[in-house]
Amino acid sequence: MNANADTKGRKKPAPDADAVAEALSLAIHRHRLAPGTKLGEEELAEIYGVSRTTVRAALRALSHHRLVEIRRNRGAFVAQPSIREAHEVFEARAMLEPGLAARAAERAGPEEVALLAEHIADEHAALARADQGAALHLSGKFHNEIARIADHGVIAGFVEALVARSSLIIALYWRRESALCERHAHHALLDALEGGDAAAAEELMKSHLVDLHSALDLRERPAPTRSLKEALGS
Amino acid sequence: MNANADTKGRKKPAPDADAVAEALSLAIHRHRLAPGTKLGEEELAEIYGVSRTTVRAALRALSHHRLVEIRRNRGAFVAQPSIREAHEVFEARAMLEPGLAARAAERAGPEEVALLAEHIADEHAALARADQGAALHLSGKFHNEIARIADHGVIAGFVEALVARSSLIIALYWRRESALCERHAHHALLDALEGGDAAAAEELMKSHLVDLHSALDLRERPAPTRSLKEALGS
DNA sequence: GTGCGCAAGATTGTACACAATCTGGCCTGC
DNA sequence: GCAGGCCAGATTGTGTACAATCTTGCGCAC
Repeated sequence: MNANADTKGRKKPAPDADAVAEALSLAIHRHRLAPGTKLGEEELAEIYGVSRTTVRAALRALSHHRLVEIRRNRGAFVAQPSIREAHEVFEARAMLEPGLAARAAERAGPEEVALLAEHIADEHAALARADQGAALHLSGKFHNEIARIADHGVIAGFVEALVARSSLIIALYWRRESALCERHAHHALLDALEGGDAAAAEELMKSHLVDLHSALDLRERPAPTRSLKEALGS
Repeated sequence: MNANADTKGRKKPAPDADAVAEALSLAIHRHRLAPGTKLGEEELAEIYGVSRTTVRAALRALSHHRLVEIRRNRGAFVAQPSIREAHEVFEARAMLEPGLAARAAERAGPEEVALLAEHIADEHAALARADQGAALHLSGKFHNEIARIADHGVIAGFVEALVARSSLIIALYWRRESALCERHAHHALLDALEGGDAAAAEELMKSHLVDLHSALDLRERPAPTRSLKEALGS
């Protein structure tokens, strides 16, 4: 009954607020927690074996990243980005990431390329075993890695936040009929980085983001389970 | 002895975490709190008349915006952006704000223009009474207003964070000898917005940011009062 | 005299307990 | 029969107490 011991018997040494936030963030990235899910403090405290104080700190941290929404005296919920926010997030990514990809192409050394290649392999492996959540998570981390290689901490931080929110957006608005066309996109990007071709990397990233954006179903229509008052108010 | 009553006798109704964070943020913006200042929890709790719990939440919020740095078991300090971070912040602003200014020019209506004009007037008034702190704060808010007019919440949020960090950077690295050349810069921007000239607004914002960036003394040299160990280690 | 070790004070990190607020069901009155 | 108010349960917000960690000053050994 010790919440600090997982199924393999390893004991995690009393996770602090950041660790809880990390765990929740990962769960959201992997689509283990759907947008709108209520995150009760007591519940999380028991799951992670910490006090509510720690859980609250973690939830506040996530709310600053816009991954969870905290409504006063109502509790914390996994955020549900609106259609408008979805557009904004991908517009922002389109403004930042192509330039970052170009920078990354100029700076990527052999070890960075190898790391990215390994990343893509993991991604394919996850897809192969039909673990969409893990694949999505790895796909996001691929973008974060490129931002890290570009060696621009501030923008990399923004991109990380945008990628995280993108995960929620994809959970809400991804069109089933559109295939996961990212495999060759990421691979092509890797080639450009390996060759140090900044212009190609920039262009590839640009079109990759456009593809992602247009693979979403962002027609004006209230989110699936947003507010019944609005949904039935017509 | 009631900490909730200020010198004018108005009583503030028990500030919560966000209110404390806002107050601290304002103090930092106005250069009332210098970079590196220790922010003791007990001290702040007494000043604002709340408990340490509330203060801690506020400090964590500010640390997520990179306005304060929290070192485990060491406490919270007003952040001291490195020279490298300073460059990154202004590079990021150069990537985001010109486009935002163009968008703002397309959308600005008469009331927005009037608001910005009033803003500039306040700024000049603050400068006239030699209140550099207030002038700097208002100058930053001018950029935030443009971001708001551009009507792009996500990027506006980023710009707000960047402007806040810019305030710290200016506190650390501003060159005394460079005059506050912003007066005509902001005025010219306002004209472009009023005329709906997106291209001009974009170009003006671009050069304005370049001016700001180059008005900083960012040569490789440790910050004024960084760490005695490093300062005296030569 | 200098350097290391140790202990006391101070400050932060965490847990717990109480107060405020919201949700949902029940009851009364029209 | 239905609307409105009221009360109980549950959940969050806040304050306080204790534990862990770091700083700092003193003392002892070399």
